[in-house]
Amino acid sequence: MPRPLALYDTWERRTRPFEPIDAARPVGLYTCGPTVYDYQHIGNFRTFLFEDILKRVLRFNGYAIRHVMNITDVGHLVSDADEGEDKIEKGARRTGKTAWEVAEFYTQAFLDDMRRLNIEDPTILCKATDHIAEQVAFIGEIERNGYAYTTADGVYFDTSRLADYGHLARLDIAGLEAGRRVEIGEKRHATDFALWKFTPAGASRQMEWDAPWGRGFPGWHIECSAMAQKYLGDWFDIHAGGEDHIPVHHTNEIAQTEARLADRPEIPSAHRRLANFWMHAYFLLANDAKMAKSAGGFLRVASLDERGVDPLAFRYLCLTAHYRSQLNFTWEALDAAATGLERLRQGFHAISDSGAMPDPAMLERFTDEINDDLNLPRALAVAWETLRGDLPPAVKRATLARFDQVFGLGLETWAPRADEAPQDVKALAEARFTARHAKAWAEADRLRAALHAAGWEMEDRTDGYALKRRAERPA
RNA sequence: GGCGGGGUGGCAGAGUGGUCAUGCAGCGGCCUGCAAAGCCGUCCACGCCGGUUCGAUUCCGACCCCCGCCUCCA
Repeated sequence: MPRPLALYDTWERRTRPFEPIDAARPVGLYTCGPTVYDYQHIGNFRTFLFEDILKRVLRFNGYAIRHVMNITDVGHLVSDADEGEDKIEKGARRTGKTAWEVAEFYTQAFLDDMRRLNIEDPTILCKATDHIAEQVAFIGEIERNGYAYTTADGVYFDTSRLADYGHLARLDIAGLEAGRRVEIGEKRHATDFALWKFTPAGASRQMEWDAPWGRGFPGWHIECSAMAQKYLGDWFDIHAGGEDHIPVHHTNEIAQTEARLADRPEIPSAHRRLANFWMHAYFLLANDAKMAKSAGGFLRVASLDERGVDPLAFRYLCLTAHYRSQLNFTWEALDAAATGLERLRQGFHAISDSGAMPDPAMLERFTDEINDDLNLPRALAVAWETLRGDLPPAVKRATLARFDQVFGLGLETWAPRADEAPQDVKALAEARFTARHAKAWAEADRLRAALHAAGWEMEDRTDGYALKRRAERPA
Protein backbone atom coordinates (compact mmCIF):
# COMPACT_ATOMS: atom_id res chain seq x y z
CA MET A 1 0.00 0.00 0.00
CA PRO A 2 1.32 3.45 -0.85
CA ARG A 3 2.02 5.88 1.94
CA PRO A 4 -0.93 8.12 2.85
CA LEU A 5 -0.54 11.85 2.30
CA ALA A 6 1.31 13.74 5.01
CA LEU A 7 2.07 17.47 4.92
CA TYR A 8 4.27 19.77 6.97
CA ASP A 9 2.29 22.20 9.09
CA THR A 10 4.05 25.37 10.18
CA TRP A 11 1.64 25.78 13.11
CA GLU A 12 2.74 22.50 14.66
CA ARG A 13 6.19 22.55 13.10
CA ARG A 14 5.93 18.96 12.00
CA THR A 15 4.77 16.75 9.17
CA ARG A 16 1.48 15.06 9.99
CA PRO A 17 -1.16 13.05 8.13
CA PHE A 18 -3.54 15.07 6.00
CA GLU A 19 -7.21 14.49 6.66
CA PRO A 20 -9.82 16.76 5.12
CA ILE A 21 -11.97 18.65 7.59
CA ASP A 22 -15.11 17.53 5.77
CA ALA A 23 -14.78 14.48 3.56
CA ALA A 24 -18.02 15.37 1.81
CA ARG A 25 -16.73 18.70 0.53
CA PRO A 26 -13.77 19.79 -1.56
CA VAL A 27 -10.55 20.52 0.28
CA GLY A 28 -10.51 24.24 1.09
CA LEU A 29 -7.27 25.95 0.06
CA TYR A 30 -6.45 29.64 0.40
CA THR A 31 -3.26 31.03 -1.07
CA CYS A 32 -1.98 34.58 -0.92
CA GLY A 33 -1.91 36.03 -4.41
CA PRO A 34 0.13 38.87 -5.81
CA THR A 35 0.08 42.56 -5.00
CA VAL A 36 -0.50 43.92 -8.47
CA TYR A 37 1.67 47.03 -8.50
CA ASP A 38 4.41 45.51 -10.66
CA TYR A 39 5.31 42.31 -12.49
CA GLN A 40 5.85 39.21 -10.40
CA HIS A 41 9.38 37.85 -10.42
CA ILE A 42 10.38 34.20 -10.68
CA GLY A 43 10.87 34.06 -6.93
CA ASN A 44 7.18 34.85 -6.49
CA PHE A 45 6.42 32.15 -9.00
CA ARG A 46 8.33 29.57 -7.03
CA THR A 47 5.66 29.93 -4.37
CA PHE A 48 2.83 29.76 -6.89
CA LEU A 49 4.43 26.69 -8.42
CA PHE A 50 4.61 25.06 -5.00
CA GLU A 51 0.90 25.74 -4.49
CA ASP A 52 0.14 24.30 -7.92
CA ILE A 53 2.04 21.13 -7.08
CA LEU A 54 0.21 20.93 -3.77
CA LYS A 55 -3.12 21.02 -5.60
CA ARG A 56 -2.01 18.37 -8.05
CA VAL A 57 -0.83 16.09 -5.27
CA LEU A 58 -4.14 16.52 -3.45
CA ARG A 59 -5.97 15.64 -6.65
CA PHE A 60 -3.63 12.69 -7.24
CA ASN A 61 -4.84 11.46 -3.86
CA GLY A 62 -8.43 11.71 -5.00
CA TYR A 63 -9.47 15.00 -3.42
CA ALA A 64 -11.50 17.71 -5.06
CA ILE A 65 -10.22 21.21 -4.30
CA ARG A 66 -11.76 24.60 -3.79
CA HIS A 67 -8.88 27.00 -4.28
CA VAL A 68 -9.25 30.67 -3.42
CA MET A 69 -6.56 33.18 -4.38
CA ASN A 70 -6.72 36.88 -3.70
CA ILE A 71 -5.48 39.75 -5.79
CA THR A 72 -4.20 42.51 -3.53
CA ASP A 73 -5.11 45.63 -5.45
CA VAL A 74 -5.25 48.07 -2.57
CA GLY A 75 -3.87 48.62 0.92
CA HIS A 76 -0.48 46.99 0.67
CA LEU A 77 1.80 49.69 1.99
CA VAL A 78 5.40 50.21 1.08
CA SER A 79 6.15 49.27 4.66
CA ASP A 80 4.53 46.67 6.86
CA ALA A 81 5.13 49.03 9.76
CA ASP A 82 2.04 50.79 8.48
CA GLU A 83 4.02 53.71 7.23
CA GLY A 84 4.49 55.01 3.77
CA GLU A 85 2.55 54.90 0.58
CA ASP A 86 0.11 52.43 -0.86
CA LYS A 87 2.00 50.41 -3.48
CA ILE A 88 -0.74 50.62 -6.05
CA GLU A 89 -1.11 54.37 -5.77
CA LYS A 90 2.62 54.70 -6.02
CA GLY A 91 2.59 52.54 -9.14
CA ALA A 92 -0.08 54.77 -10.61
CA ARG A 93 2.03 57.85 -10.06
CA ARG A 94 5.04 56.14 -11.57
CA THR A 95 3.27 55.05 -14.75
CA GLY A 96 0.83 57.90 -15.23
CA LYS A 97 -2.10 55.49 -15.21
CA THR A 98 -4.93 55.29 -12.72
CA ALA A 99 -4.58 52.97 -9.76
CA TRP A 100 -7.33 50.84 -11.25
CA GLU A 101 -5.54 50.56 -14.57
CA VAL A 102 -2.31 49.63 -12.86
CA ALA A 103 -4.01 46.86 -10.91
CA GLU A 104 -5.76 45.51 -13.99
CA PHE A 105 -2.63 45.56 -16.13
CA TYR A 106 -0.47 43.67 -13.66
CA THR A 107 -3.24 41.23 -12.82
CA GLN A 108 -3.41 40.22 -16.47
CA ALA A 109 0.37 40.02 -16.72
CA PHE A 110 0.38 37.79 -13.67
CA LEU A 111 -2.26 35.46 -15.09
CA ASP A 112 -0.43 35.23 -18.41
CA ASP A 113 2.78 34.21 -16.67
CA MET A 114 0.94 31.69 -14.49
CA ARG A 115 -0.44 29.96 -17.58
CA ARG A 116 2.94 29.90 -19.27
CA LEU A 117 4.22 27.99 -16.25
CA ASN A 118 1.33 25.51 -16.49
CA ILE A 119 -0.08 26.74 -13.19
CA GLU A 120 -3.79 26.00 -13.00
CA ASP A 121 -6.20 28.86 -12.36
CA PRO A 122 -7.71 29.00 -8.88
CA THR A 123 -11.35 28.07 -8.42
CA ILE A 124 -11.99 31.61 -7.22
CA LEU A 125 -9.80 34.61 -7.93
CA CYS A 126 -10.96 37.52 -5.79
CA LYS A 127 -9.92 41.15 -5.70
CA ALA A 128 -9.62 43.04 -2.45
CA THR A 129 -11.41 46.06 -3.91
CA ASP A 130 -14.44 43.90 -4.68
CA HIS A 131 -14.74 42.97 -0.99
CA ILE A 132 -14.55 46.25 0.90
CA ALA A 133 -17.94 45.69 2.53
CA GLU A 134 -16.86 42.30 3.88
CA GLN A 135 -13.67 43.82 5.25
CA VAL A 136 -15.50 46.67 6.95
CA ALA A 137 -17.89 44.18 8.52
CA PHE A 138 -14.97 42.01 9.67
CA ILE A 139 -13.25 45.00 11.28
CA GLY A 140 -16.55 45.88 12.96
CA GLU A 141 -16.69 42.46 14.59
CA ILE A 142 -13.11 42.74 15.77
CA GLU A 143 -13.86 46.14 17.25
CA ARG A 144 -17.07 44.95 18.90
CA ASN A 145 -15.10 42.22 20.64
CA GLY A 146 -12.68 44.80 21.97
CA TYR A 147 -9.57 44.04 19.90
CA ALA A 148 -9.30 47.33 18.03
CA TYR A 149 -8.53 50.94 18.83
CA THR A 150 -8.64 54.08 16.76
CA THR A 151 -5.87 56.64 16.41
CA ALA A 152 -5.54 59.79 14.37
CA ASP A 153 -4.51 57.87 11.27
CA GLY A 154 -6.42 54.64 11.42
CA VAL A 155 -7.96 51.69 13.21
CA TYR A 156 -5.44 49.30 14.71
CA PHE A 157 -5.51 45.76 16.01
CA ASP A 158 -4.45 45.42 19.65
CA THR A 159 -2.21 42.38 19.63
CA SER A 160 -1.66 42.54 23.39
CA ARG A 161 -5.21 41.23 23.85
CA LEU A 162 -4.26 37.82 22.52
CA ALA A 163 -2.33 35.60 24.87
CA ASP A 164 -0.80 33.48 22.13
CA TYR A 165 -0.32 36.14 19.46
CA GLY A 166 2.53 35.10 17.21
CA HIS A 167 2.37 31.38 17.87
CA LEU A 168 2.60 30.53 14.17
CA ALA A 169 5.96 32.28 13.93
CA ARG A 170 7.02 31.48 17.51
CA LEU A 171 7.42 35.21 17.93
CA ASP A 172 9.32 36.50 20.91
CA ILE A 173 7.28 39.65 21.63
CA ALA A 174 9.70 41.09 24.15
CA GLY A 175 12.57 40.51 21.77
CA LEU A 176 10.67 42.20 18.96
CA GLU A 177 10.04 45.25 21.12
CA ALA A 178 13.68 45.41 22.09
CA GLY A 179 15.07 44.86 18.63
CA ARG A 180 12.66 46.81 16.50
CA ARG A 181 14.18 49.04 13.93
CA VAL A 182 11.37 51.43 13.11
CA GLU A 183 9.24 53.94 14.95
CA ILE A 184 5.84 52.55 15.76
CA GLY A 185 4.03 55.86 15.38
CA GLU A 186 0.60 55.89 16.92
CA LYS A 187 0.47 52.19 17.55
CA ARG A 188 0.47 50.97 21.14
CA HIS A 189 2.68 47.95 20.54
CA ALA A 190 5.24 47.09 17.92
CA THR A 191 3.19 44.14 16.69
CA ASP A 192 -0.11 46.05 16.38
CA PHE A 193 -1.19 46.54 12.79
CA ALA A 194 -3.61 48.62 10.76
CA LEU A 195 -7.09 47.32 10.02
CA TRP A 196 -8.24 50.53 8.34
CA LYS A 197 -6.20 53.54 7.35
CA PHE A 198 -7.72 57.00 6.98
CA THR A 199 -7.12 59.07 3.91
CA PRO A 200 -4.82 61.78 5.29
CA ALA A 201 -6.46 65.15 5.80
CA GLY A 202 -5.95 67.36 2.80
CA ALA A 203 -4.84 64.42 0.65
CA SER A 204 -6.84 62.42 -1.80
CA ARG A 205 -6.57 58.88 -2.98
CA GLN A 206 -7.82 57.22 -6.13
CA MET A 207 -8.92 54.26 -4.08
CA GLU A 208 -10.86 55.15 -0.95
CA TRP A 209 -14.13 54.19 0.68
CA ASP A 210 -16.41 55.39 3.45
CA ALA A 211 -16.42 53.39 6.66
CA PRO A 212 -17.83 53.94 10.15
CA TRP A 213 -14.43 55.14 11.36
CA GLY A 214 -13.75 57.51 8.53
CA ARG A 215 -12.95 57.65 4.84
CA GLY A 216 -9.96 55.53 3.89
CA PHE A 217 -8.85 52.08 2.80
CA PRO A 218 -8.34 48.64 4.33
CA GLY A 219 -5.14 47.24 5.81
CA TRP A 220 -3.40 44.48 3.95
CA HIS A 221 -4.05 41.64 6.38
CA ILE A 222 -7.81 42.15 6.70
CA GLU A 223 -8.26 41.51 2.97
CA CYS A 224 -7.16 37.90 3.20
CA SER A 225 -9.06 37.24 6.40
CA ALA A 226 -12.29 38.62 4.99
CA MET A 227 -12.08 36.83 1.66
CA ALA A 228 -10.93 33.54 3.12
CA GLN A 229 -13.80 33.65 5.57
CA LYS A 230 -16.31 34.53 2.86
CA TYR A 231 -15.35 31.77 0.46
CA LEU A 232 -14.04 29.04 2.73
CA GLY A 233 -15.48 29.75 6.17
CA ASP A 234 -13.81 30.27 9.53
CA TRP A 235 -12.11 26.90 9.54
CA PHE A 236 -10.75 25.33 6.38
CA ASP A 237 -8.09 22.86 5.31
CA ILE A 238 -4.96 24.59 4.09
CA HIS A 239 -3.60 28.12 3.95
CA ALA A 240 -0.39 28.57 1.98
CA GLY A 241 2.03 31.30 1.02
CA GLY A 242 5.66 32.33 1.06
CA GLU A 243 7.89 31.90 4.10
CA ASP A 244 8.05 35.64 4.59
CA HIS A 245 4.37 35.65 5.49
CA ILE A 246 4.89 33.57 8.62
CA PRO A 247 5.85 36.34 11.08
CA VAL A 248 3.52 39.12 9.98
CA HIS A 249 0.84 38.50 7.39
CA HIS A 250 -0.29 35.03 8.36
CA THR A 251 0.25 35.71 12.04
CA ASN A 252 -2.11 38.67 11.71
CA GLU A 253 -4.69 36.79 9.70
CA ILE A 254 -4.88 34.30 12.52
CA ALA A 255 -5.11 37.09 15.11
CA GLN A 256 -7.99 38.71 13.23
CA THR A 257 -9.88 35.46 13.03
CA GLU A 258 -9.34 34.75 16.71
CA ALA A 259 -10.58 38.20 17.60
CA ARG A 260 -13.64 37.88 15.40
CA LEU A 261 -14.54 34.55 17.00
CA ALA A 262 -13.87 35.75 20.55
CA ASP A 263 -17.58 35.90 21.36
CA ARG A 264 -18.24 32.40 20.02
CA PRO A 265 -17.45 30.07 22.95
CA GLU A 266 -18.92 27.07 21.11
CA ILE A 267 -15.99 27.03 18.69
CA PRO A 268 -13.13 24.85 19.94
CA SER A 269 -9.89 26.69 20.53
CA ALA A 270 -8.09 24.42 18.07
CA HIS A 271 -10.36 25.73 15.30
CA ARG A 272 -9.53 29.40 15.78
CA ARG A 273 -6.40 29.49 13.73
CA LEU A 274 -8.27 29.74 10.44
CA ALA A 275 -6.63 26.79 8.68
CA ASN A 276 -5.89 23.24 9.72
CA PHE A 277 -2.57 23.28 7.85
CA TRP A 278 -0.33 26.30 7.34
CA MET A 279 2.14 25.67 4.56
CA HIS A 280 5.00 27.86 3.38
CA ALA A 281 7.25 27.84 0.37
CA TYR A 282 10.83 28.91 0.89
CA PHE A 283 12.59 31.57 -1.08
CA LEU A 284 14.29 31.38 -4.39
CA LEU A 285 17.69 32.95 -3.91
CA ALA A 286 19.61 34.59 -6.70
CA ASN A 287 23.34 34.00 -6.50
CA ASP A 288 23.06 33.21 -2.81
CA ALA A 289 21.10 36.33 -1.97
CA LYS A 290 17.44 37.09 -1.84
CA MET A 291 15.66 38.04 -5.02
CA ALA A 292 13.82 41.16 -4.01
CA LYS A 293 12.00 43.80 -5.95
CA SER A 294 13.41 46.50 -3.75
CA ALA A 295 16.94 45.36 -4.55
CA GLY A 296 16.35 46.62 -8.05
CA GLY A 297 16.32 44.36 -11.07
CA PHE A 298 14.66 41.02 -10.78
CA LEU A 299 13.95 38.19 -13.15
CA ARG A 300 10.56 37.68 -14.70
CA VAL A 301 9.10 34.99 -16.91
CA ALA A 302 9.89 37.33 -19.78
CA SER A 303 13.55 37.23 -18.70
CA LEU A 304 13.51 33.49 -19.42
CA ASP A 305 12.27 34.21 -22.94
CA GLU A 306 15.10 36.64 -23.48
CA ARG A 307 17.48 33.90 -22.50
CA GLY A 308 15.78 31.55 -24.94
CA VAL A 309 14.69 29.18 -22.19
CA ASP A 310 11.28 27.56 -22.09
CA PRO A 311 9.41 28.82 -18.98
CA LEU A 312 8.67 25.22 -18.12
CA ALA A 313 12.40 24.68 -17.57
CA PHE A 314 11.97 26.97 -14.58
CA ARG A 315 9.10 24.81 -13.43
CA TYR A 316 11.36 21.76 -13.80
CA LEU A 317 14.09 23.53 -11.84
CA CYS A 318 11.67 24.13 -8.98
CA LEU A 319 10.76 20.45 -8.98
CA THR A 320 14.39 19.52 -8.36
CA ALA A 321 14.39 21.16 -4.93
CA HIS A 322 12.14 20.56 -1.94
CA TYR A 323 9.68 23.44 -1.41
CA ARG A 324 10.82 23.79 2.21
CA SER A 325 14.41 24.58 1.39
CA GLN A 326 15.73 27.66 -0.28
CA LEU A 327 16.73 27.19 -3.89
CA ASN A 328 19.70 29.03 -5.28
CA PHE A 329 18.89 30.23 -8.77
CA THR A 330 21.69 30.53 -11.30
CA TRP A 331 21.59 30.51 -15.07
CA GLU A 332 23.79 27.46 -14.97
CA ALA A 333 21.20 25.62 -12.87
CA LEU A 334 18.41 26.77 -15.18
CA ASP A 335 20.29 25.63 -18.28
CA ALA A 336 20.83 22.25 -16.64
CA ALA A 337 17.10 22.07 -15.93
CA ALA A 338 16.30 23.01 -19.52
CA THR A 339 18.53 20.22 -20.80
CA GLY A 340 16.98 17.72 -18.39
CA LEU A 341 13.46 18.72 -19.38
CA GLU A 342 14.32 18.49 -23.06
CA ARG A 343 15.64 14.95 -22.66
CA LEU A 344 12.63 13.92 -20.63
CA ARG A 345 10.39 15.21 -23.42
CA GLN A 346 12.43 13.58 -26.15
CA GLY A 347 12.46 10.29 -24.30
CA PHE A 348 8.72 10.45 -23.74
CA HIS A 349 7.94 11.27 -27.35
CA ALA A 350 10.25 8.63 -28.73
CA ILE A 351 7.61 6.15 -27.54
CA SER A 352 4.27 5.99 -29.30
CA ASP A 353 1.11 5.91 -27.24
CA SER A 354 -0.40 2.43 -27.21
CA GLY A 355 -2.77 2.62 -24.29
CA ALA A 356 -0.64 0.65 -21.84
CA MET A 357 -1.17 0.87 -18.09
CA PRO A 358 1.30 2.51 -15.72
CA ASP A 359 3.74 0.25 -13.91
CA PRO A 360 2.31 -0.43 -10.43
CA ALA A 361 5.66 -0.67 -8.66
CA MET A 362 6.97 2.63 -10.02
CA LEU A 363 3.61 4.25 -9.37
CA GLU A 364 3.78 3.19 -5.74
CA ARG A 365 7.31 4.51 -5.33
CA PHE A 366 6.24 7.78 -6.91
CA THR A 367 3.21 8.07 -4.66
CA ASP A 368 5.32 7.39 -1.59
CA GLU A 369 7.56 10.30 -2.50
CA ILE A 370 4.95 12.92 -3.32
CA ASN A 371 2.89 11.94 -0.28
CA ASP A 372 5.92 12.45 1.93
CA ASP A 373 5.37 16.20 2.18
CA LEU A 374 5.72 16.73 -1.56
CA ASN A 375 9.16 15.29 -2.10
CA LEU A 376 9.27 16.19 -5.77
CA PRO A 377 13.05 15.85 -6.15
CA ARG A 378 12.76 12.17 -5.35
CA ALA A 379 9.61 11.82 -7.40
CA LEU A 380 11.55 13.22 -10.33
CA ALA A 381 14.32 10.70 -9.69
CA VAL A 382 11.69 7.94 -9.93
CA ALA A 383 10.65 9.38 -13.28
CA TRP A 384 14.22 9.20 -14.57
CA GLU A 385 14.60 5.64 -13.37
CA THR A 386 11.37 4.82 -15.15
CA LEU A 387 12.52 6.37 -18.40
CA ARG A 388 15.96 4.77 -18.35
CA GLY A 389 14.96 1.46 -16.81
CA ASP A 390 13.95 -1.88 -18.30
CA LEU A 391 10.18 -1.54 -18.52
CA PRO A 392 8.46 -2.03 -21.88
CA PRO A 393 8.41 1.32 -23.71
CA ALA A 394 4.63 1.63 -23.76
CA VAL A 395 4.52 1.07 -20.00
CA LYS A 396 7.20 3.70 -19.50
CA ARG A 397 5.17 6.20 -21.42
CA ALA A 398 1.95 5.47 -19.56
CA THR A 399 3.77 5.67 -16.22
CA LEU A 400 5.43 8.97 -17.05
CA ALA A 401 2.15 10.40 -18.31
CA ARG A 402 0.62 9.56 -14.95
CA PHE A 403 3.52 11.19 -13.08
CA ASP A 404 3.13 14.29 -15.21
CA GLN A 405 -0.32 14.90 -13.75
CA VAL A 406 1.69 16.06 -10.73
CA PHE A 407 4.77 17.49 -12.45
CA GLY A 408 2.69 19.54 -14.85
CA LEU A 409 5.45 19.62 -17.44
CA GLY A 410 2.98 19.05 -20.26
CA LEU A 411 4.74 15.96 -21.57
CA GLU A 412 1.74 14.76 -23.53
CA THR A 413 0.91 18.08 -25.15
CA TRP A 414 4.47 19.05 -25.97
CA ALA A 415 5.60 18.68 -29.55
CA PRO A 416 9.11 19.10 -30.86
CA ARG A 417 9.35 22.62 -32.13
CA ALA A 418 10.02 22.64 -35.81
CA ASP A 419 12.23 25.65 -36.28
CA GLU A 420 11.62 26.99 -39.71
CA ALA A 421 15.02 27.55 -41.26
CA PRO A 422 15.57 30.41 -43.68
CA GLN A 423 15.91 29.54 -47.36
CA ASP A 424 19.67 30.00 -47.50
CA VAL A 425 20.13 27.68 -44.54
CA LYS A 426 17.89 25.08 -46.14
CA ALA A 427 19.91 25.37 -49.33
CA LEU A 428 23.15 24.81 -47.40
CA ALA A 429 21.64 21.75 -45.75
CA GLU A 430 20.48 20.31 -49.05
CA ALA A 431 23.88 20.89 -50.59
CA ARG A 432 25.57 19.18 -47.68
CA PHE A 433 23.15 16.26 -47.86
CA THR A 434 24.07 15.82 -51.50
CA ALA A 435 27.78 16.16 -50.81
CA ARG A 436 27.57 13.54 -48.07
CA HIS A 437 25.87 11.12 -50.41
CA ALA A 438 28.65 11.68 -52.89
CA LYS A 439 31.12 11.08 -50.03
CA ALA A 440 32.63 14.49 -50.68
CA TRP A 441 33.60 14.83 -47.02
CA ALA A 442 35.67 17.98 -47.30
CA GLU A 443 32.84 19.77 -49.09
CA ALA A 444 30.30 18.44 -46.58
CA ASP A 445 32.36 19.67 -43.64
CA ARG A 446 32.79 23.08 -45.22
CA LEU A 447 29.02 23.39 -45.69
CA ARG A 448 28.42 22.29 -42.09
CA ALA A 449 30.79 24.99 -40.85
CA ALA A 450 28.78 27.51 -42.86
CA LEU A 451 25.60 26.23 -41.20
CA HIS A 452 27.18 26.60 -37.79
CA ALA A 453 28.21 30.13 -38.63
CA ALA A 454 24.58 30.86 -39.52
CA GLY A 455 23.53 29.56 -36.12
CA TRP A 456 22.15 26.19 -37.16
CA GLU A 457 23.00 22.62 -36.27
CA MET A 458 22.56 19.75 -38.71
CA GLU A 459 21.91 16.29 -37.34
CA ASP A 460 22.41 13.46 -39.80
CA ARG A 461 19.83 10.71 -39.73
CA THR A 462 19.86 7.37 -41.49
CA ASP A 463 17.25 8.55 -43.98
CA GLY A 464 17.82 12.28 -44.01
CA TYR A 465 18.71 15.05 -41.58
CA ALA A 466 17.24 17.48 -39.09
CA LEU A 467 17.96 21.16 -38.68
CA LYS A 468 18.05 22.72 -35.23
CA ARG A 469 18.98 26.09 -33.95
CA ARG A 470 22.31 25.93 -32.19
CA ALA A 471 21.98 26.34 -28.46
CA GLU A 472 23.67 29.59 -27.75
CA ARG A 473 23.52 31.06 -24.30
CA PRO A 474 24.31 34.69 -23.70
CA ALA A 475 27.22 34.99 -21.31
C1' G B 1 20.41 42.20 19.54
C1' G B 2 15.88 38.61 19.01
C1' C B 3 13.66 34.49 16.11
C1' G B 4 14.26 30.64 12.40
C1' G B 5 16.80 27.58 8.59
C1' G B 6 21.29 25.70 6.56
C1' G B 7 26.59 24.01 5.45
C1' U B 8 26.67 17.18 0.73
C1' G B 9 30.94 15.60 -5.19
C1' G B 10 32.43 21.03 -10.86
C1' C B 11 26.91 22.98 -10.57
C1' A B 12 21.79 22.29 -8.68
C1' G B 13 19.89 19.27 -5.07
C1' A B 14 17.63 14.65 -2.27
C1' G B 15 18.54 11.26 1.53
C1' U B 16 20.28 7.64 5.05
C1' G B 17 23.44 4.68 11.18
C1' G B 18 26.59 -0.09 7.55
C1' U B 19 23.96 -1.47 -0.79
C1' C B 20 22.56 3.51 -5.50
C1' A B 21 19.65 9.68 -4.87
C1' U B 22 18.62 12.09 -9.37
C1' G B 23 19.64 15.69 -13.17
C1' C B 24 23.41 18.79 -15.62
C1' A B 25 28.65 19.02 -16.61
C1' G B 26 33.34 15.91 -17.06
C1' C B 27 35.67 11.32 -18.56
C1' G B 28 35.47 6.38 -21.32
C1' G B 29 32.72 3.49 -24.85
C1' C B 30 28.84 2.41 -28.70
C1' C B 31 26.95 4.77 -32.98
C1' U B 32 28.90 8.24 -37.04
C1' G B 33 33.10 9.30 -43.00
C1' C B 34 34.08 12.91 -38.90
C1' A B 35 30.52 15.17 -35.94
C1' A B 36 25.84 16.24 -33.64
C1' A B 37 21.89 13.80 -31.23
C1' G B 38 20.96 9.44 -28.59
C1' C B 39 22.36 5.23 -25.68
C1' C B 40 25.66 2.53 -22.15
C1' G B 41 29.38 2.87 -18.46
C1' U B 42 32.16 5.86 -15.00
C1' C B 43 35.20 9.40 -11.54
C1' C B 44 34.29 13.03 -7.71
C1' A B 45 30.91 14.24 -1.41
C1' C B 46 28.98 14.76 3.01
C1' G B 47 32.23 22.55 7.10
C1' C B 48 35.72 21.72 11.55
C1' C B 49 36.81 19.24 16.37
C1' G B 50 35.37 15.86 19.99
C1' G B 51 31.74 12.04 21.84
C1' U B 52 28.23 7.69 21.46
C1' U B 53 28.59 3.12 18.35
C1' C B 54 31.30 -2.90 15.96
C1' G B 55 30.43 1.15 12.37
C1' A B 56 28.39 8.15 11.42
C1' U B 57 27.63 12.25 6.14
C1' U B 58 23.36 10.43 9.12
C1' C B 59 22.71 10.66 16.62
C1' C B 60 24.90 14.15 20.76
C1' G B 61 28.09 18.50 22.20
C1' A B 62 31.36 22.63 21.12
C1' C B 63 33.33 25.71 17.21
C1' C B 64 33.57 28.22 12.36
C1' C B 65 30.81 29.95 8.24
C1' C B 66 26.33 31.07 5.33
C1' C B 67 21.15 32.40 4.53
C1' G B 68 16.17 34.20 5.76
C1' C B 69 12.84 37.16 9.01
C1' C B 70 12.45 41.23 12.78
C1' U B 71 12.13 47.88 6.70
C1' C B 72 9.64 46.12 1.50
C1' C B 73 9.05 41.08 0.08
C1' A B 74 6.57 34.88 -2.36
